[in-house]
Amino acid sequence: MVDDRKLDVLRAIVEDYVATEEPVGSKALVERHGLGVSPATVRNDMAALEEEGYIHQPHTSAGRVPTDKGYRLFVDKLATLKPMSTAERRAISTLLDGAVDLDDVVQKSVRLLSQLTRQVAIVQYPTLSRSTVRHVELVALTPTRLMLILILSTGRVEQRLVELETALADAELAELRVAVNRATAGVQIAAAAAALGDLPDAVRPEQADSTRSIVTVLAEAMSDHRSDERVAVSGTANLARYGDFDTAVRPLLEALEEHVVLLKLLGESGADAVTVRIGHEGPYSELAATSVVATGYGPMDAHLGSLGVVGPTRMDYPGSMAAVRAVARYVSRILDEGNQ
Amino acid sequence: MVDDRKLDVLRAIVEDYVATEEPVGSKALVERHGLGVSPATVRNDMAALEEEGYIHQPHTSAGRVPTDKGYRLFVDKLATLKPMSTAERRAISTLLDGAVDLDDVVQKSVRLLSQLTRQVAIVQYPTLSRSTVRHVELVALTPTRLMLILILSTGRVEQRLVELETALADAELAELRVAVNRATAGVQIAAAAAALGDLPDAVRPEQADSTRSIVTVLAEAMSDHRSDERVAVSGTANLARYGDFDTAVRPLLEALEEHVVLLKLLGESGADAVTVRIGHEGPYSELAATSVVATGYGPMDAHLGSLGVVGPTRMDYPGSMAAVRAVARYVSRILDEGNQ
DNA sequence: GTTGGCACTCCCATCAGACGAGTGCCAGAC
DNA sequence: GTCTGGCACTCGTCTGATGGGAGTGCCAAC
Repeated sequence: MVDDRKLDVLRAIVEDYVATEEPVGSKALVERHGLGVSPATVRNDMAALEEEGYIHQPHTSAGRVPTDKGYRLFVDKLATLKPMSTAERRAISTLLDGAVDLDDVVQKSVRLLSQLTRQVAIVQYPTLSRSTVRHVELVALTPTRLMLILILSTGRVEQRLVELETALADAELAELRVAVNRATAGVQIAAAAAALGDLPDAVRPEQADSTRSIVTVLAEAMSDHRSDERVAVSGTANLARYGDFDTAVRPLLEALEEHVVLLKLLGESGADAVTVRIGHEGPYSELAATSVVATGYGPMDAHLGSLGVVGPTRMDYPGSMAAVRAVARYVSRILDEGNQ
Repeated sequence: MVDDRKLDVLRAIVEDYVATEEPVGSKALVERHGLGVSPATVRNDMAALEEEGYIHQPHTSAGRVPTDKGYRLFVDKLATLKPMSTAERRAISTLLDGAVDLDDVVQKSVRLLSQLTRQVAIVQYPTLSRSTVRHVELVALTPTRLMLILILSTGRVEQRLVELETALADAELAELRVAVNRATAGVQIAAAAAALGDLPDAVRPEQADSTRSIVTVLAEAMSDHRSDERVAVSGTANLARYGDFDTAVRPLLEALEEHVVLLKLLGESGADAVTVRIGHEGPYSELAATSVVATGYGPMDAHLGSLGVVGPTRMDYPGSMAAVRAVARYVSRILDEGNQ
């Protein structure tokens, strides 16, 4: 049984431990929080909480430290998300409204998130896979060298160079441009590559080879999920505040280099809920000392990517959750605007 | 006077210290390197080297550690660049040849460089300022919404959205496209913005407003040196091997967040020479414990950007210098190819 | 100029002891 | 039945002393 006061005690322990990074004892607890009971009572509650696995004693004569299970209960039951201050809200909106393109949005967001939370922030670039083709542009750099530019509904722009065997006249190029766009505009990117398949047969025979080259590269760019794996990271310096270097900082630094690992950490969180993964709950045993607070983003219900923060299990969950949610909402809104 | 054997002793000290991270004594030195003299002799040389400020004794009964001045002499006089192994060369060329666009080149290079050197690698994105305009594309997303795409000689592509007051017909757009390209193609980007200035007056009056909007955004994109300040960083996890966290790792982690600081660290190294900045020689006193090995890159003699590695003063200078030079050459070559 | 010997310095690892924060438990109060 | 004050106990940490050892500087001999 976990009654109300025990919850209060747990919350107090979590808050104090997060603030001081030191095991918290019964006496200090009563002093710092107006619990209205004596240290002895708190000790009884602590013994019960420990019995149930919510807190833990590093050694017999030390204070208590929350366990992963304790943080979990704290997050599930107690955390009322700290609302962002209006100053913070304003900072978010003015910063992100000033972004000039998609990369800029991502980079500004990740930076912002790390500053708001004083943690390491991670933002996944919007995936291509759910977006549609808005326009394909073919630009002749030289008669036999084209630049293909693929503009997607998310605002993402992909570019590719193509070498042609035979030169292509301007008029032919224009025809081809129309044909390609007719075939792909508005089509989901996954389907667009297939939609181009017939094109080489549909054009005049003398253009077939060139068209084939173009279609090949274009299809490759469309099905290239490389950018699905792109993430931006910021705030690594915040790791310096960690206590234990070898068990906490080093594994995380290594993980930050591996974008695939980061994506797995962020997970496929739904666009609405903020997901909290605490310590061992995560997929990597080396990262048992770190927690992840993440959520998805994207206009409406379309999940375009995830963003979040990683930090020590001993972190400010309410604050981080609020910041993650706020940034995700602003990013979603901006992507939506660019998409009308 | 620093005679030949003393140089040998210094080199041996540097090499051993780099390898072991521990002060090196006279006895161990003679054992590990075939110096052909006795420890006592080496001690005499060490005393002289210390007198001249090349090495330093942490405490009376400890071995010697190179000073910044000692590393400097080591780098200037002794380092024969380790040639890259053929396996390494092949790894570099196959990796970088597989890059699909400019961002990809930069990202692959930085990753490669950090892996080769096991240090933190930094690559500056090519500056816009020295590049010329290759093509400007105007794409109508909706009748009143254009996407401007600016293709530069370095392969860089900038994109901007423009909202127009009044709709623009396809034919008008085509005219405008021709006019813009006639004014700017091949022009240095710094001059291109100015070259566009007259355009609104040269078109038909009913297009003047739209043209003005387009020109404004385009000029802004051209003179936007934001991307001059972009850098890619990789290999942060290698910091984990550092010994002293507070004096060495933390300041560097903080510096890595500030791209402006990084750019200053990289400096404006000439495209040919590899610059080595050791400890206090650098511009930041907080980074007195870190060295920078950097060089410029760019096809021919055009300096498009810098790249390099940062690490502890106690680093493998010959190896890092060789890797930095090799990567810079490959990057230059690739940029050159894309530029014909 | 080089070498072997030797006394000296001083860091570091180890250990014992004092200290104190924090606990668990118990008897008594509300 | 729950809370509280008291008290003995535990155990990590801090302090100071001690010994070992790596490395030095100097000197006399080659």
